[in-house]
Amino acid sequence: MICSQTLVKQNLYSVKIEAMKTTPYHHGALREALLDAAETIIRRDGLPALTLRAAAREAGVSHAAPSHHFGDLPGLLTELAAVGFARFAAQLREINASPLHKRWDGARAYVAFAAANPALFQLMFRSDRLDVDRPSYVAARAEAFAFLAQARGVFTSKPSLEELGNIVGGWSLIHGFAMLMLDDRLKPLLAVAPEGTSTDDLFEAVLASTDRNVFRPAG
Amino acid sequence: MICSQTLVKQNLYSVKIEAMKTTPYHHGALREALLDAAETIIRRDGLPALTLRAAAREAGVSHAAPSHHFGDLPGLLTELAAVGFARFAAQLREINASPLHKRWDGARAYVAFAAANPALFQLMFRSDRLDVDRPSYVAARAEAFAFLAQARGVFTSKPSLEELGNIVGGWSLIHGFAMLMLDDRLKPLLAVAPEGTSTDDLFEAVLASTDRNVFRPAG
DNA sequence: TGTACATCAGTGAACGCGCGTTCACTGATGTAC
DNA sequence: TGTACATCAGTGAACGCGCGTTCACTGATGTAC
Repeated sequence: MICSQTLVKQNLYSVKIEAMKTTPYHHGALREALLDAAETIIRRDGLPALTLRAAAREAGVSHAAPSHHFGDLPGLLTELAAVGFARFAAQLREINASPLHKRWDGARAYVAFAAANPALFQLMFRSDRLDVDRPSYVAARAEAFAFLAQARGVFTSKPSLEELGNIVGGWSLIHGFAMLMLDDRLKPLLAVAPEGTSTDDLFEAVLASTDRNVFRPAG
Repeated sequence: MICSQTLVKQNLYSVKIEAMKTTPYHHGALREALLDAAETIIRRDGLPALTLRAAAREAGVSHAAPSHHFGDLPGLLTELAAVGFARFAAQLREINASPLHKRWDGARAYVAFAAANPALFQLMFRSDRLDVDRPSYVAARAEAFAFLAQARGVFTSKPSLEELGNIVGGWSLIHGFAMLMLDDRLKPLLAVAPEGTSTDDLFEAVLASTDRNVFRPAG
């Protein structure tokens, strides 16, 4: 009897081990399960639908359980944003390690991540809903930006204003494109574009425009 | 007696007439008062604090009153966003009419509007909280973008992908800078910038970087 | 190896709160006659 | 000009709902002995 019980336990725990989480808790990997549930909710129903009770419901636990792990709602949101930055950093790390690493690949990864994780990406930058000083969030964000900054050689010393202009310009360009894309502002422009133009095509055209030095307004 | 009453009424109404609104309603310009109250709330307390009841409270009317004018909360939010686009369009119109109109002045106005109306600007683009098909919103947004597009010569005909790249690139640049600024993402960069660098200085450096054709990533 | 106990993740009922909405009403405005 | 009536902006009480939070509890885990 003890043996069969142990087997069941091991099966349950194997899920956790497979996900490579450290989950010494007594009823399961609830912390990770709640983060998964939270991401499911914002992807499916949007950020306003994410509450502590909704996350508990989605994860199939009692509604008072989440506070044991995250304290309050900003705590959960911030930990989820930290997960987002960690995943983002992992994808950037792959690119940086690739021998086929090309110019603008970091920019493409930035926009691709936003397209693949729209609600999560928006949450990661919604400072009005986050505890931006929470250590896990600060660390995950710093790791992601270290990869982006590395490609531009920033933070090695005191940059000049000119250098900062380049850096912030590049970041603004890709961040702005991502935000306009997620807020559905590019749709009308794609509608007047040449037949069959995709969002990816449009982004490549944006990148190309900076090379031709025609990236400027008229007048 | 009738005369003095009439005088009081005229004083009350003069406020409305001054604001050039058509307010034939029987207890005051409540529609405009609620929009003002809503803007006060998002500026002071943030977007999540704006509810129909909060707007009524701020305007000093009963909590059931707003539904007479806006239907529901998305209705109020969308009308407020439309007010934002109308104000934005008015500011762009001034620039376009100015004989001192310089290159990038539209871009500067874009970022300046965001800086002066942070919560309102973010609301204007938060398509997940808006009825984006509401006629007043569509009209106000179209008017604002007509001024921006005019300076770039777009929408006159079917633009090529290359032309669209320029247009969307410029928009992404200024929109991204504005969003990063409002989400407090530029603060760490300003901290490592040369002593005394302001956000305005940084934006000018961004604009300058596009002219030098160095607006590109390393690698 | 076994026993006793402390720890703490998770439960479930209860609470007070602010929300949107409904609904019968009040009372000023505007119109028909 | 005056009277009667319809309209409708705004009121205030009531409603049901989902929320975060509290709190006594349960029961498995981990440790001290």
